[in-house]
Amino acid sequence: MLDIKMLREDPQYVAEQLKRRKFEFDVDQFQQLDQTRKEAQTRTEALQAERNAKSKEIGQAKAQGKDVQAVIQQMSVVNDKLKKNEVLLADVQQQLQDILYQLPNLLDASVPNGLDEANNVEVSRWGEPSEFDFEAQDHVALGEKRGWMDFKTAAKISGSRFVVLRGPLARMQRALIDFMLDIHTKEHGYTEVYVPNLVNSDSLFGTGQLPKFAEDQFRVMGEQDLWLIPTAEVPVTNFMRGEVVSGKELPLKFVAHTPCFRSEAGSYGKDTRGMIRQHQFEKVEMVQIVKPEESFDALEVIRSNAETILQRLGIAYRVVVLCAGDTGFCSAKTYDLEVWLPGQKKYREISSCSNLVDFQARRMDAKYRDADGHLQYVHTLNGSGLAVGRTLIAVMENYQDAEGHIHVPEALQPYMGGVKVL
RNA sequence: GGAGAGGUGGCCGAGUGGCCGAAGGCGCUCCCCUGCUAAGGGAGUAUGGGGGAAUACUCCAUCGAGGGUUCGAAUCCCUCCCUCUCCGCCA
Repeated sequence: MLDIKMLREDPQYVAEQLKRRKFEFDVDQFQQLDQTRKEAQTRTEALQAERNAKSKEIGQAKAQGKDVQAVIQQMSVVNDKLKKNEVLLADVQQQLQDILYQLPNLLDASVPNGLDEANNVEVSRWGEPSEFDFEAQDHVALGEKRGWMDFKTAAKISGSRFVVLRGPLARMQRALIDFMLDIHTKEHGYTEVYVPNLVNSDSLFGTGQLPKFAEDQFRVMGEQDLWLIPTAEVPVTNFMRGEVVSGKELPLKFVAHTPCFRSEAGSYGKDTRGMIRQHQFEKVEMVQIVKPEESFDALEVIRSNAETILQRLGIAYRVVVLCAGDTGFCSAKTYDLEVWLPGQKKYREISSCSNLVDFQARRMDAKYRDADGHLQYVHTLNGSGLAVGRTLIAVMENYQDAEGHIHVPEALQPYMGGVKVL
């Protein structure tokens, strides 16, 4: 969420900035509401002050054995007024809050303009897209032919957008998770964490999935307030919710492997073939909690940490910076890594690395004490390192041969018990 | 699932209706003393919001969350959440 002070001081600026996202912020409506709020708050607080003073009076008078009936009479009038004002104030504050919660983050100045993914800007490329002297197959053809990728059984037991992996592919997915976690913990300085895969709505609010994106989540039936996580970002970033840490403890760097669950509401008909877009997929996620002045450097580091995985696997990719219209609700700036998929002859997203600056920290009240002893919001970042299901696809498609065998990338072989070809 | 105890400031911990935003201790910051990796003395030390030029002052809110009783609630009542102990069950 944005700083309400900034909204009050310079709503025009916020409105202009949000226009880059094609988000319309109604300045007049906001200012009117805030004016109402201010009046209601002033009145309410004056009445509260009066109530407090009179109550104190009563206490003292009683102690001296004086009669307090007259003052108590006056109080009932004050209390009536107070109740009315409190109700009004709560209502206005609720309205302001609703507006505030719907406002996306301000974009960093370096984010390019543009409406949708067509306007994302490529910033770098690594490797050469694989060339084959035969017709490259996609992962579905490769996987189903050997009986290792089974959408039919998954559909029977769960429905569409699920998969069953068997034998070597199940093993390779596990190997990829292990491989990624090893690199991030041993070489990049992240602490591995194991976290709940069900979270409460406060956590989803903290990272920005609620209230606006409830329909993208899976909610658990029953008494309890629990939702399946759409990404490990939710439980891990929420470590910080309501916490104050000392500046010395920053940066905090966590990496977690979790399954991720997404309803994919609104993506009907999109990527219906194969494992690209599933309701459930594995992901290794990096999260950093840093000081404000360090967050944009940290974003570059997270991006390179994600790149390392693809480089070690020897798979071509490119990096794009998302344009204004494609950048997520909470993010100030996002890089996507797009991996080359020979089966589609396209680069497809395999990682998303974002700097949320203080947007999530405000929502979850996550602060640190700086060198001067002042409290400040931390900055939060996250990046996929990487989406494991899509990495599996990328390995399959880029390392296939004419017979439909899949060669295991050298870096992954130790994690596959030395097996070189599937 | 059964029985009980509890959730207070960075931490520990007192506080059962007004003089409590909250004793005391620890920690931390500054000053004094001390010729030494110690001890002692003094002062300060929650967060958010309103007014204000103000890190002066002042008002409001906050003692797990939300309701209620009351002129007045950290303190009484209700609901919920969480933690701990014992028993049962269990991957």
